[in-house]
Amino acid sequence: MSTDSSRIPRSPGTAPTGTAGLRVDARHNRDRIVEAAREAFSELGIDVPMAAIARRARVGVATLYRRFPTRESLVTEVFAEQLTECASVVDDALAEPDAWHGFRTLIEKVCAMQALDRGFTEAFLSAFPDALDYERTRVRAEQGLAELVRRAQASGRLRADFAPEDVVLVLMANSGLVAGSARSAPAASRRLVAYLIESFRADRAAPDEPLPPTAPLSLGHLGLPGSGTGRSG
Amino acid sequence: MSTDSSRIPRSPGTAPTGTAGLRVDARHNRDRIVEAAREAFSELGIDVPMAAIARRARVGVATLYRRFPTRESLVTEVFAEQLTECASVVDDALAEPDAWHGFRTLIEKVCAMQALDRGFTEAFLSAFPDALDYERTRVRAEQGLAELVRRAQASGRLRADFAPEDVVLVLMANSGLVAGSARSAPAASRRLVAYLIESFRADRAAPDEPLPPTAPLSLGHLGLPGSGTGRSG
DNA sequence: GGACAAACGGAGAAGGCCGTCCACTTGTCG
DNA sequence: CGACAAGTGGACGGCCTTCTCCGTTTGTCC
Repeated sequence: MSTDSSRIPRSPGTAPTGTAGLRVDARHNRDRIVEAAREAFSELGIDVPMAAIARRARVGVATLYRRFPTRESLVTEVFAEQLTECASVVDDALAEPDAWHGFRTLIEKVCAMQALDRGFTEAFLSAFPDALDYERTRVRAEQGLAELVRRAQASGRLRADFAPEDVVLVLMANSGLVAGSARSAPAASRRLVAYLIESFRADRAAPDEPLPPTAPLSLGHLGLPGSGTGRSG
Repeated sequence: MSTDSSRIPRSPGTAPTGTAGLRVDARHNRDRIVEAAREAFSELGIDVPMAAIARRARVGVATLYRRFPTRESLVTEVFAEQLTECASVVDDALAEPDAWHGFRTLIEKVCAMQALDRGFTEAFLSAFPDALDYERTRVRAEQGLAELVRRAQASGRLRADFAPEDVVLVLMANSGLVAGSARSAPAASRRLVAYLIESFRADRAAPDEPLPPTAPLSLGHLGLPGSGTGRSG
């Protein structure tokens, strides 16, 4: 804000929610907020009240709102790390010599991430149109994904009619499991992914490994809380 | 219904939300409420405010609450028809001479129903533990389902390691699509189901029909409202 | 150490939804 | 037609959430 020599509150060009130029106590509080939010989102879902996050961080509500004016900005911050991890999973997959194995591992890894963190899935699903970092990372992920699919198909292991959009299909389907069965989500997810992967193989004649075990689901357990709330709304 | 001559407000043993013994205007209003609720649930999701339903039905809130003391009772009423339709789909499948074809058609039909009505899926997912009709129908559906799976496996067309719980897996996965992509849900659902069905076949060497076309999805469209709200919370 | 801006926390306004209460209207039966 | 119970609608209190205002505290720099 100043053009003067010292006491520069914030360097120009820094994101307003960034940590630069903050007083040390403020920075400390900000970190605690992010950590508290991470926990809260993971346990209670993305719709947890702001006040609950503030309480967890032992901070006033005003402090929270000062750092993160909207819930969206907080969510973006919290999941930025995991999102870039997601993107790096794509890079890893591309680096693999065996494209099919890379493809397969990618699907499995991302779905496992989704299954482990309720908030992550929800954050993914709420799809902020204007979160810049998200947008950039997303585009990169999409391009990498398309390339990966192309290579896996060229190798003859991935069926030719598989479309890159089908990855989104898988993620959405997987998110349905996560939303529906909180506790058994990881197991259920593994099994679903195994089924799908089998279906994605070009040579479906060859037997795959045995399926992961079934999760203890029944029509009655459909959507009943496994350990969380069971539904978002 | 009655053991007496006249003016009996309500016969004992009749369900409290039933339509019996209501004054004609009241019955009329009740019908309008159910219809309004059906529309509202389908368009806006199951969490639509009670007041909105009342307004749609051109009825006071009190009238709505008098007929349906809880949101759950209203949902139960609204989806009872579709639920029994669901159950009859199981019966149809059991009646088919070709067990595999019955199994396959069942999955496809139920998923299509889910994809068409946002509210239906949500109602299914919220899993009312004490809605009696639901419970009875559910148990019947579960037993029929198990039988169907057994027969389809006996016929050698359904893979032996398929578990009846896997049907729930499919429904949950499908509900993820419906929640995530409102407008393109039917198309997306068809494709997902096609993939899964292929994977469920015992003889995966034989080529299936071509896949249904991809829905226009991208990572960016993940969860963005196709035409509805995109998320329940 | 002292001055000052940065940062803080809690109170509370605003808005939304739920579910109830009660004074008024209307269908029904004799 | 007249009486009365059944039925109705809207206002209202309670609760929960979001977000802001403002008096007080605290870190930082000279």
